[in-house]
Amino acid sequence: MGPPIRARSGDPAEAVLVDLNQPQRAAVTAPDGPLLILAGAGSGKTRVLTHRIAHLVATGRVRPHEVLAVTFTNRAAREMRERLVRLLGGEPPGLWLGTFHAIAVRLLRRDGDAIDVPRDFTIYDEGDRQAALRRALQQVGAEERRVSPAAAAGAVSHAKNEGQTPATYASRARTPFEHLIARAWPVYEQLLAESHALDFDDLLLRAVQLLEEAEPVARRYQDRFQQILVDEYQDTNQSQYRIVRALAARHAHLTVVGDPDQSIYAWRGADLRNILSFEADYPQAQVVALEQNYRSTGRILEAAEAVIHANLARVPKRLWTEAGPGPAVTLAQLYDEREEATAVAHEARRLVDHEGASLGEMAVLYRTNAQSRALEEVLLRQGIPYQLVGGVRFYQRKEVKDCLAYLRLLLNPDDEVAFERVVNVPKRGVGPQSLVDLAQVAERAGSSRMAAIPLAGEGRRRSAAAPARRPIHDTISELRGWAPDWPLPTVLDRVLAVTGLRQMVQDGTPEGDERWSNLLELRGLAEEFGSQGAREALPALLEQVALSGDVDSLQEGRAGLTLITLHQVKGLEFPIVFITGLEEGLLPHSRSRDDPAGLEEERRLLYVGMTRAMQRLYLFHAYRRHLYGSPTLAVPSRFLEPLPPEVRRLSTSLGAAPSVRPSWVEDPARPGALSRPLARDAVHARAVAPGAAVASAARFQAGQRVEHARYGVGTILKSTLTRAGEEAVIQFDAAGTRIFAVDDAVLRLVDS
DNA sequence: TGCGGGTCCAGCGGG
DNA sequence: TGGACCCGCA
Repeated sequence: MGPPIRARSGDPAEAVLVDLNQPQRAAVTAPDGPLLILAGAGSGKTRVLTHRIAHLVATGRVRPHEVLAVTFTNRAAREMRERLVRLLGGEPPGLWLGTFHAIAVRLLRRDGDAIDVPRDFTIYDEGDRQAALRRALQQVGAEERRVSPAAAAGAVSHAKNEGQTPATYASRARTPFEHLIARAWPVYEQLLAESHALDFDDLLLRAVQLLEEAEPVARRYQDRFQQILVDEYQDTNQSQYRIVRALAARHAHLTVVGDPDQSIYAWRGADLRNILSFEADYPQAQVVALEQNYRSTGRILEAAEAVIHANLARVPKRLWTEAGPGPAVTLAQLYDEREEATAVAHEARRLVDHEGASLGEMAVLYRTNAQSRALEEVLLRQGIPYQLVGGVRFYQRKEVKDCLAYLRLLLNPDDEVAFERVVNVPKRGVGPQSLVDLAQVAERAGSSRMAAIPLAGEGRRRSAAAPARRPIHDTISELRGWAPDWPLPTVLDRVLAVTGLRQMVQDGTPEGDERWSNLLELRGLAEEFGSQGAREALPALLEQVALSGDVDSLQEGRAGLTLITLHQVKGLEFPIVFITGLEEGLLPHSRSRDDPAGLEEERRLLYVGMTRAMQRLYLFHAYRRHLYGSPTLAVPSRFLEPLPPEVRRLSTSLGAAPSVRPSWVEDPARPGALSRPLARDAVHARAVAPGAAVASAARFQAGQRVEHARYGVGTILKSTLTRAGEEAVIQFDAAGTRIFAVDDAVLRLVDS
């Protein structure tokens, strides 16, 4: 920490200012009006934001319900809420704090009817969006099925984010692809409307519409929110910008925090101009720059700055630190992804064994989720516990989505995507032909396909499959009759039983058990809604599911190496960071290769990754890598070129084909450079996540004999408490040395 | 209609 | 590599 400013004891408003440096303090105490905080990596951004809210409240300048704070991720929202509760000594009543999407949903649920948004709209996630677009594409041109729904979804999403409408898009369409999208988009919109559904972009767009067109509603919120604070402002897209602007129209007591160098979401419509033109938007704006970095040691910061410095479109900025230089940044080339993973495992183990580090302090970063596979295989084989963040998300799993689709149909029988998903799950003999018949019946009746089921097979039209469709209808009508008053878990049990999902999933295979346990996990979530009736709890559950992208990502209560993408790691910090796959085509990713702006974003992505490291940073690239199943020769990333000579000298045959297959090479120029013990200084102490539950004492001690169900009897070499729990290094008599997260492993003390 | 097996082609990131 | 799609057979 910089020179702390001591508080006069007793005054809560002053207490909030303790341990802030001068610029941080200036930002926290800045008077009303527009405020731009340019916060470099590791400069205490979240801290400043939360302390500003606490300060505003503690000094009586606003009451909590007059504050709106917006973040980009659920994780950031959660963290900010926890910190606020600690600072203010309790939950601030009426405070609005959440992601842009969550805030938009809240606005629309309350006041959406002012612009004809159905009160009980369903939220379509990425999968739903693609399914809906698949149908739309089929309807407008069966011969052009080759367009992937994913590409179409991306195009529509992008166009929406740019504020286009189907009409404006159609008038600008040039390529065959664009013409096809121009035709499919209106059909897609109609499908959403019929389904009472909004996709993620609609949530924001409709909120914009509400605030720009429904004047009385807008005025109410403008009056209410006297202080608006926005995190990660560099990542706002046009809709988000307009939401903020509309809400701040009356008071303009707007605080935005961001770092242009950490803008990594242009592909999702983020517009760097929003932050760059803040001062033009609000000419009275004050600007505070936070440039002191409290996270990383000097060499790490130097290397990261060297990388980002190569970007041309950039606001000049220089981070500095009072921390010492720290260990050298290590750059190494490995033979292939397998050896890269082995090097990570090797070094991780060495740091644990010889330098007092723990796995919970380490993260392995990569560009694409696919890269986690090689890492997982090696870590699994070496018995090193790890925690994979992201990957196939819990709510994306087939059995979970199927179950959720039934739950959605309970509330909203018009949900065409949900209907199509489960009408034949489990198999009920309802195939494509039956669905076509049904769609015709539905169109004639002017109803949803779900509602048309009882009508199908009546009249002249012969439909052999009609009787087979009864089960789905009976199932739903029965569930609807029962659902509203029941507790949520009961409804869920009933859904699983009556629909036959349970029977389908539990097929006796290990995979079946896995699927079933996922459904039980969903049931566990349902239990958290307590005794509320399903009528209230079910919409809440579905909304939570739809809006929580990373609910099962990083769990701070578990030990082990963290495996995470460069995108997801933003906002986190680790004492030890490995960045893997620093190769052309991967980072920068091949899709950005010919796009200067894309290249700069890729470079920022690497910068974000490097600045996560507090003590040690490893940069790995391979000589060979399997891409899409086939081996390719990898070229070291161009981003490595500007690294300081000190770093580059450490590399092993960087940029050249190795004549001998290199193995994991430690620093050849400076033997011993990596073997100094990790300094347990102030910087390191920050590894303890604030508020994280840390057990008071380790359960195991060196020398104790324990038995593990799988590896037999062994001796504890050491056991340490980390922010993520207790970690034990055990020398097994027959199975070598392994590292365990004590909470996860079944260990029993044995008498020696 | 369901299912096994072959082919083709994209290929990243996330609320 | 693996998911989506197609085909032919039961």
